[in-house]
Parts: sequence; C-alpha cells; structure tokens
Amino acid sequence: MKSTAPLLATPPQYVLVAQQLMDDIQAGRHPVGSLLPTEFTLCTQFGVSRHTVREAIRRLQERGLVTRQRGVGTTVKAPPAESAYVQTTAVISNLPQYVEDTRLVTSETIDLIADEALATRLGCPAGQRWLKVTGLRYTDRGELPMALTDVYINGAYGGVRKHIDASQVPIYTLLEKHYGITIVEVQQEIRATTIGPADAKRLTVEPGSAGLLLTRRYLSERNQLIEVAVNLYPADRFAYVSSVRLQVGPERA
Amino acid sequence: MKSTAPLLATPPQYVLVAQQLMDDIQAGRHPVGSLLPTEFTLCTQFGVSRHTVREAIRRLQERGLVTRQRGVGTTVKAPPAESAYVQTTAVISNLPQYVEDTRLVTSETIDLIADEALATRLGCPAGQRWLKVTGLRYTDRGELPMALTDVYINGAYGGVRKHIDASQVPIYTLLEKHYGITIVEVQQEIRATTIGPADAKRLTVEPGSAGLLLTRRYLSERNQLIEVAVNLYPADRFAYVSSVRLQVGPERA
DNA sequence: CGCTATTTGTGCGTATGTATC
DNA sequence: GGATACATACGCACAAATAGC
Repeated sequence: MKSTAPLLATPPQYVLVAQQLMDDIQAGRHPVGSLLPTEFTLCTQFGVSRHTVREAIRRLQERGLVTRQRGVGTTVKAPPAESAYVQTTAVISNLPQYVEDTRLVTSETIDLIADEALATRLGCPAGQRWLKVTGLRYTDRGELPMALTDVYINGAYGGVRKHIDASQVPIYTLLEKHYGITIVEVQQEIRATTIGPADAKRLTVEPGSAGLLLTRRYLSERNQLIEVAVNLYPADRFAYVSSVRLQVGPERA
Repeated sequence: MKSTAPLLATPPQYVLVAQQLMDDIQAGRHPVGSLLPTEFTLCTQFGVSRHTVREAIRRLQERGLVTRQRGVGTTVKAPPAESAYVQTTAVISNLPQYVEDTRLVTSETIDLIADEALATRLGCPAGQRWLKVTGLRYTDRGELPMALTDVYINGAYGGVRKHIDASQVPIYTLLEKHYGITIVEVQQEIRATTIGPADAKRLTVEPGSAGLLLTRRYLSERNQLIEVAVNLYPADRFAYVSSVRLQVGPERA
C-alpha cells in the first residue's frame, strides 16, 4: 500500500478561470440569459491563451451552465449548482405508484471466469475472475418481481459475498466499506431489449416482450472496473424518470 | 438569405477519427482491456495533428469507451455498442451536443387540439392547442433512421414552425430565442415499449420488436408546459448512456 | 533507490472555416 | 458584403505521472 499523499499544488489555469467565471455567474456579474464576454475578451482579461479559455468554458458547458453558438456567443443558462454536479434526481417509478424501497432476493452466487462473450458485455478483458450474484428485485407491494438482476463483482473483492444478503445498502457501498476503495465514476447505460424465454419465465411475462436493460458500471480511482450491475425490467413495470430544474438567479424574480 | 441546404458537407476530422477508432474497437483491432496506440502514433497513422487526435479520443471518453491515464496510455473499456450506428447521449445537461450530432428530417407538421388521450400522454388539460411536428432522426452514419420523433409544441408558440427545418439547434432553444421564454425544468422519462406496425414500417424494423421510448417535457418559469418531445428508438439503434464522475478535490463549494 | 523513456496533461501561438447578425 | 464570434486544425513546448531499468 502506498502512503504518498497525492496532494495537488495548484489547479490548472483553466480550472481557475472556470471557477472565476462560475463565481461571476453566481454573483450576478454574468446574469442568466446574458452573453458571456467573447473568448478573445476573456483571454486578455485573464491573461491566458484562447485555448485555456476554451477549456474553461468547456467545463461550464459540460455542467450545463452555458451554451455556445457559433456566430453568436456563449449564453449563461444557469447558476452553478450548489453541490458538485448534476441535479438529475433519478426517480425509479413503478406504474401503479412510486417505489420507496425494494428488496433484492438473491437466488444464486457463483464464481466464474469471463469468456469472450461476457468480457464484451461487461467491458473487461477476457479471462478475468468475477463473482456473479443473481436475483430478483421486488417492490414492497405486489408479488411480481420488478426486475431481474445480475451483479458482477470483480474477483478481487469476492469477499463481500457474505455481506450481501444481510445488507439493505447497494453492493458498491459494501465494497467501499470493506476494501477501502472509492468509486469515482459510474457509467450507466439504458437500452431496450427483448426478454428471452428463460428470463420471461422468471419475471412472469410473455416471452419476446419488451424490457428495459439498465447497466451500471462502477470504476475506481485507477479506472479499474469494480462492479457491473445489470437490471432487466419488464416494460410495464418500470420507467426511468429524471428531471433537471434550473435554479432561479440571485435576483428576486 | 442562403438556400437553406440542410446538407452536411463533411464531418470534422476529429469525428472521422473517432468513428474509425470506434470501428476498430468494434472489430476487435483494439480489444477491450488493451491500450490504444499513443496519441503520437495516431497522429502519424491518421495524418492529423495531436490536437485533432485528442479531440477524437475525448469523444470516446465521453461515451465511456476508453479511460486515460497519464504516463500509461488510453485503455479500451467497452465496445461502442451492439450495432454499428448507435448514438449515445450523455447527461441531460448537454442536450445540445446530441442534437448537433444528428439530423431531424421532418415529414409532417400539423395543428391539433388535445383530446383526452393526448392530454393524458402529454400531461396537459384537454382541449389545448398544439403544434405537432413528426419526423425521423438520422445519425451521420448509416442510412436507417435512428428514431421516430414527435414534437408537440404549445400552440401559443406555433410561430417557430418556419425556423425548425433550417436550424441545427434544439427546438426548445428556438422557443427561448424567438419568444423570450426560459426553460426552467426538463422532465425526462425512459421506458421500454413494443413498436407497433405503423411505426415499425417507418423505422424499418420488425413489428412487435422492442423499442426505447424517451419523453422529454419542457417547462417554463411558471411551470407552463412548453414542449413535449417523444422519441421512439429501435432497441438495437440506440442506448442512453450517462456517466457521473466524482471530483477528486474540493474544487468548488 | 534514482534515473530515464514514455505517455498523457497543460498551455502557448497561429491560421482558417463557418454561422450569425 | 462585412464584422463578429465560435469551431476546427496546425504547430510547439514543458509538466506530471508512470513504468522499467
């Protein structure tokens, strides 16, 4: 284990510029709806190159704070969000009513080696060891399962298997807790799919009917793939709902 | 006024490089888990500058296909997707990006009054006037349409109809621009569905096959429903990808 | 353990293309 | 047509992290 604290001395210039711009937006010096100064103006203002300014504005753009249009300029769209990141409140909704809590009932826990097909599905090199936990996810009310869940856990962390059943928390938090690793990136993919006969039987739906396939991939600091969760939802039992609401500017509206 | 040719001349070089790299990953020439050639190597291979290569790789990174590490290289993390022409969106905050990469070809524009069924689907009172724009959305690669799109625009803002074809920007930005309104909230819902015969024919897929139904509702400051966009994607032509990365340091409060 | 080569990250300068007004 | 402003693309240099010797 390495104990060298990776302390950052000074942030890159484009980060500083981005922070200053966010401050200015927050303080109302660049009100929502107004145009930001042009790239050239910002260059002279901050005393940096255009490349640096563009990199800074790119950050604002990625967070949805500004939009850019060629020939027009950079428009301020929203003040910087309070905490960290996107405000996407992902709500999992059931058709009859909203779901507060769900239970994962595991049916199988096996060790396996990723063959070519699985490696492709997970996005890992073939031959890697994985712990696969299969189960059905139930809502509080209703007897039918909401989803068929496969969780693949990197073989290096297979020790969590004994904590899974007992726990109500997501599996990746167990990994963070027991192994001291930190999940820094979560990639999520949602696609439609056709539910095959075997899965259809377990979910109690018609074979060949439509389903939602939601895959989450958890990456650690070193970009190591720690966990992959694959959820299959019958079309009529699940919808993925999210919303983004822009904050009203500092001025009273 | 220009002749409003909605024709894309040639994609930027970094897009071409990115597409070629995705093809190479898909074909197994850059297997998952392996390192991509270095930036310098790619420069000579493609005959472009490092700037262009980095821009291309940035696109792959945003889609979660690769991760980068200083001193190590660029690691392939996942194949692009099942099918060749799968387009991915990132977080909801950079919708404009997604629109720029695709072309909407409108086939029909009609005025209508919301009956009970439509009012329920849109979430508006029955009897309200709407402008409905129907079209197919294409990617820059592949001839098959990526999606069947219905955009419902609040009747009060029907005047945008003449600007829709010419523009490459999202329709809601047109509304913001021409009517001075501000979109404050975007609600998004994703669910799986079965594609009916009529839609299947237009999308060139099997009737009864699975599709992804993505609905976005745009609300103004006074919570007025301005626009509803309904997109139907065949299962094998689209995946909704988003990624959240935690910041390393306490970059900003 | 330190040195070095490699590879991505940061930053600069410049030029040209293209959309908008 | 002209002016403006962002987009694309080339070049170069040095910094920082990593891996291997």
